[in-house]
Amino acid sequence: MDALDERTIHPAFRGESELVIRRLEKLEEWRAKGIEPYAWRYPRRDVTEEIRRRFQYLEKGQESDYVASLAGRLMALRRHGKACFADLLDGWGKLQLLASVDSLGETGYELFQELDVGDWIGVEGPVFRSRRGELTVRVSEFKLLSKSIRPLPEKWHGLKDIELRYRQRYLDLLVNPEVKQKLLVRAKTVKEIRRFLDQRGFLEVETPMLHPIPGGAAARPFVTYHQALGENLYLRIAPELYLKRCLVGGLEKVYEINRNFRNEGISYKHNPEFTMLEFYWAYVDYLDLAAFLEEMLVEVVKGVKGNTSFTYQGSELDLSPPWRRVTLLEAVSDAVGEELDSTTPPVRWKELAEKRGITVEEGWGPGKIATELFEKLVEPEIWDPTLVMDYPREVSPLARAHRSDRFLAERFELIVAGREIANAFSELIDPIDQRIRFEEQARMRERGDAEAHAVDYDFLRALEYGMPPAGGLGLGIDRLVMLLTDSHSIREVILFPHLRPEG
RNA sequence: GCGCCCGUAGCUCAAUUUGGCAGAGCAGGGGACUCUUAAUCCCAAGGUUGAAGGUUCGAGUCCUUCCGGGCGCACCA
Repeated sequence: MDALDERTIHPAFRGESELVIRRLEKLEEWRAKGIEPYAWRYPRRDVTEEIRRRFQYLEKGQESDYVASLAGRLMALRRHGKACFADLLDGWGKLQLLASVDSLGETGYELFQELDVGDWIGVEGPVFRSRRGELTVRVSEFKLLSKSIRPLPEKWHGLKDIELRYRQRYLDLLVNPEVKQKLLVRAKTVKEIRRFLDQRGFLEVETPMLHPIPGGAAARPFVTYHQALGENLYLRIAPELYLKRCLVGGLEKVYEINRNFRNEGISYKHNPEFTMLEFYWAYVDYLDLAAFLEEMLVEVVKGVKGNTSFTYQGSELDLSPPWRRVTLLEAVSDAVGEELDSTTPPVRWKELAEKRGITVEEGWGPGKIATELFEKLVEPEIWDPTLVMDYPREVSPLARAHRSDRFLAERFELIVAGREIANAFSELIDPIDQRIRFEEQARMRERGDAEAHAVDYDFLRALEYGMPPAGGLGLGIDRLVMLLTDSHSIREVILFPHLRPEG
């Protein structure tokens, strides 16, 4: 077959590398032989993992009379003249193939030699163990299922370029096995969480992603526009206010595992869209939730990893309960070396913060400053799972005030390896109090705080009908999976993390 | 948003320190080879060094701007 020239190459491929051009030629060669290089179907009967398990017993050089039928992608070709070893990768793993003149005949073997690494094929043939001990299928028949016209990344070094790994995640998945491993851990984690909650009578619900008023968290939202209604909508920053409406409606235990969107910076622990679990449970408070979270995480982590201690980024992490508990004020007091409590005057808070290089912005009360001090001085230093109890009420507009200290809210966060994994509170169910908190937030918004909570009057009306006392908890799925997969970056556990559009 | 670093063949990397002919392995092409598994051996080929401009006799290398990315900080979960 003549080389393709400029006229016969599809315009899309002009300027492509010789490797691509060569493969386009091969594509035409298959067609010239009357073989369609993109098959409709292949009735494969076996998968590699199952074959591997079934024929474990074969001795070196021994051949079974079972004719395997496999399909997958060719990942390597080792040609030896009249015989050729190949690696076939399917969804379960790799298995070696041996094609030879003996098994395929002259014509068949010649055709096999036309295959490239990356091509999808179906094969049939008896299973045997090679002299070197590798379980192998002796190819007696094969079929090209899909021709690959772009070369795969190099087999030994693989794909290292981080940008390419994320942009072309399918290649990353193909050549870097740990990528798939991490996805499996992620899927298993979510499944275990669902199982845990389902078993305890929680109902999984789906609440809106498009919100007329973004609420449930302090964050800048993404704005979008509804043509027919002629109004702005916001991609949700949290499902909280809708899940609480469910409790007003009489659902006593609800949860949702879904995406939240926050229009903020991107970092190793932040992606603009991320997955959260939120659950709400009638008649319990934040102390019940703390115990429940311990139980849940232990069961989930055991289910996924087999035990509760493992290595994260080179250090040992042990999630077995009971976890250390410390109040936020205690932690901050320790960090600054001075007893601080809800009676500490605002000026003192301000002095302490400024001494630590924290710029105190207008409108920050002692609660906000205490939280800032905590996040700056304490949180990054926490390694072992720690329940930080009793956040200031000022920074918790949806949480119930603490029963014995109005400066505080009944709220805790679970901190592991320097980052927040979960956030929970006794929910604020008093509609009057909630209205006051919203109004405080609205004043902050007016002062220019784009992350302050917007007033949601429909939510207030729901509360006015009566919401049962309840505890609610949010857990960052991505961050939990980061811990379980020993991933430094959140992008490692998100299949297609956000990148700028390709230039 | 700010700071530091990076961008060389399809992939993984040299050459940058001190400006002086852009190189290797893998992949691809030709040849040899029926038990290899990073197969091996021989031969040939493969490049707008992210883009544009500048300095210079000469720029992958130095300077400026832009594009893309990584890391750190800030914001946040």
